[in-house]
Amino acid sequence: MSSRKIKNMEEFAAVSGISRPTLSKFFNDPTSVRSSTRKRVEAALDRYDYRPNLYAMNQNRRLTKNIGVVVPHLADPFFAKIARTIEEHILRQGFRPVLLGSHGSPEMELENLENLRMLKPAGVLLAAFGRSSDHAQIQTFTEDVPTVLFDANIEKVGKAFIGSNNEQSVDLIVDYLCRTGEPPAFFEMKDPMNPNAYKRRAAYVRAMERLGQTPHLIQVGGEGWEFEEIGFREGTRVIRDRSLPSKTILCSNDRLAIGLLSAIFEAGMSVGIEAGHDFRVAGHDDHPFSRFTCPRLTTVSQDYEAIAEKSATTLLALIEADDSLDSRTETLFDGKLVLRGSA
Amino acid sequence: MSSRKIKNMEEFAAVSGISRPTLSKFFNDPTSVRSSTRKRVEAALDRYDYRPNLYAMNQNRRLTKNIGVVVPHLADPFFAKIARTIEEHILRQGFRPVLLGSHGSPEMELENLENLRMLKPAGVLLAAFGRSSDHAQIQTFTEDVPTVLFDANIEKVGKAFIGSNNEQSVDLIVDYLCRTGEPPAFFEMKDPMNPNAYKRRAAYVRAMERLGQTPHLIQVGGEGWEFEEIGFREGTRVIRDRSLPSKTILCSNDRLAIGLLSAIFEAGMSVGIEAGHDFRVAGHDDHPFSRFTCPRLTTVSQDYEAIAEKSATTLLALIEADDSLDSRTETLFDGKLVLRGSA
DNA sequence: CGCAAAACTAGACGCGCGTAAAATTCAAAT
DNA sequence: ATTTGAATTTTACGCGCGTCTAGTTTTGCG
Repeated sequence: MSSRKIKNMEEFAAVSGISRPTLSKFFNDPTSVRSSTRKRVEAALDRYDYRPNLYAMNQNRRLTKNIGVVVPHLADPFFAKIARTIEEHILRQGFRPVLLGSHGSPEMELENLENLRMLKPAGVLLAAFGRSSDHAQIQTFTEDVPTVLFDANIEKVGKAFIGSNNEQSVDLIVDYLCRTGEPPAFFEMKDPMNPNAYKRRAAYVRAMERLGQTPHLIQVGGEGWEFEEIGFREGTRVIRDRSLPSKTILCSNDRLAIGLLSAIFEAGMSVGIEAGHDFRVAGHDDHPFSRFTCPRLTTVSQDYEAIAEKSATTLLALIEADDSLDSRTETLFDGKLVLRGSA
Repeated sequence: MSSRKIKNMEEFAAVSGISRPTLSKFFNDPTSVRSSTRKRVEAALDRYDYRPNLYAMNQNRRLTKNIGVVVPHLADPFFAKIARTIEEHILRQGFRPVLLGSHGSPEMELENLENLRMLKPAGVLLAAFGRSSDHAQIQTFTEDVPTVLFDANIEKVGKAFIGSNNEQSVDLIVDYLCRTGEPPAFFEMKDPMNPNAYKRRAAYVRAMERLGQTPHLIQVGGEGWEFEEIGFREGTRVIRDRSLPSKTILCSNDRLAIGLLSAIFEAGMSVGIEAGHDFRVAGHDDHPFSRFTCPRLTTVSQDYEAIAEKSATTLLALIEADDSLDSRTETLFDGKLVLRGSA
């Protein structure tokens, strides 16, 4: 195979015996040509070494086959994993994923969106920070480019949102913790960037009240995305101050819980579901590392796969439908209780 | 600013009073025009909303301003972090990083390189798997595209290699462990993908022999990149079998150590430097999560920042020098001992 | 077999920009 | 003021492909 290098489509048309406009159609979408011609092209592609010039292809196309995937922080395994699954789905549909991480900075998020504009993407999948100051600019972007939000919702922005049902998942874990021991206090950041954090806080309070319990919020300070560090530092502090209102701690997310577990261990105390331990600690998300904490972390899983798949298929459908969706849809996936040793 | 939308360079030349070829030069490299004209362009850029068409720009350029960054696994925080630092350096030099993760699959690594070809990148930074079967194809790629390898070396491939001095770092930790207690056994995978693993194994054996100790290799089975899982599963097994030759375990990398710590904890045993614990466990890399294990993991740090920076600057220098480097260079950075509670 | 619809071919134009050549202007030094 | 080399302008062509038109072939179907 690939006996000879072909330099452009003209030349490939000559050697393959297929007209250039038809080849153009083929490379744009192989299913748009008759199956007999498709086979002829593929046979020729096998004999000759030719690949269309990406830049020339996209120059005259209003939209490309690029799909932007923007996440807040690639160094967070949660996003890395979900981005990976999304990538797979996009590739399978013949599109080219362009992965951009914003390194924890809302400013870079906007930069990423601006850079994506130059790529004339067919669509964008955006896990936004959701900080209120940026809503306007993101809104503007979504008006120009078909955009599906995932993980973090911004009201009325984008054509669709796919995420987790925090109400349901927090209910699940609060219910479990109340049933099996002392009702939980809620360990979280005072000013979280992530809108899910607010949803979870509210869901915790409602769940506790529904069960006739008094909610206790442990709101710790800290900025940025170093959640483990914040959980560790502030966890150390609240343990030292003996200001914890309960022996059962539900963390707003697993990364805070990982830090808290470390803090408790360093303080010489122990965590576990069995009698005799000082604390029970639970998290939320089923973070990839939660299976390897000491003890292993009880948590609520987010349905990564489902969120990733639904996000991708929704965007692709939106692109097929020529961006003309009637109304904005919101899809929430339920979490599942993941019982391990910590609570 | 941006009062009017300009659709192409021709139009922008008209409104700015600067000829189109000069504008072309400016957008290619702002420093290549006289500073007075540069200011005029920038002033016009401020008044009018114009951005050159990326695809038209790159169509006729032999090389673009794209720089490919290929890592084996983006979901591994180590690579996510190093990739991030590299991205920053590349951006600062006016290039556009294109980040590609291979999701643990050498086949996808080759796909990524092939896809990069279409982008006509100015250069590529590659952290390869280093599996022998792919050397030939990677070699071919590096002959066409200026490539700098980092993290994982492949002999004679690429224009340069930047990585860690495993010899030095393993020496450091073996020395420390021998000085402070029972000499360590080496916990590692039987058939690791990563060439660093082989270097570390050899370094461990040499260090032990130098110190007059008998080296013990604990080589466990397992495939893929789920190192924590392998460390946990195989750790559980060797503990159950009581086949550990030493109470001090040095792991080939932190991710294995994280799994092993979890296994030891689940087995009801304890880890720590103080007397009375069942094991001492040390790792290698100073993985972002190592600070939050229980107990916190003693390890050797890799100099992330230095490796990332040196990799980027080396490639950029190579590009400046028009790919005409005399000889292949190898740069190794020393590790530092990171003493925490586990050993 | 005949016919209409679908798929194809041939030719031509345009996209936005890179870049070459020649003429002109500019900046700094003699 | 003169020189000189560098920077800029003018003009023009080319890149590889999208896409339009008009004419031709193929296909499915009664």
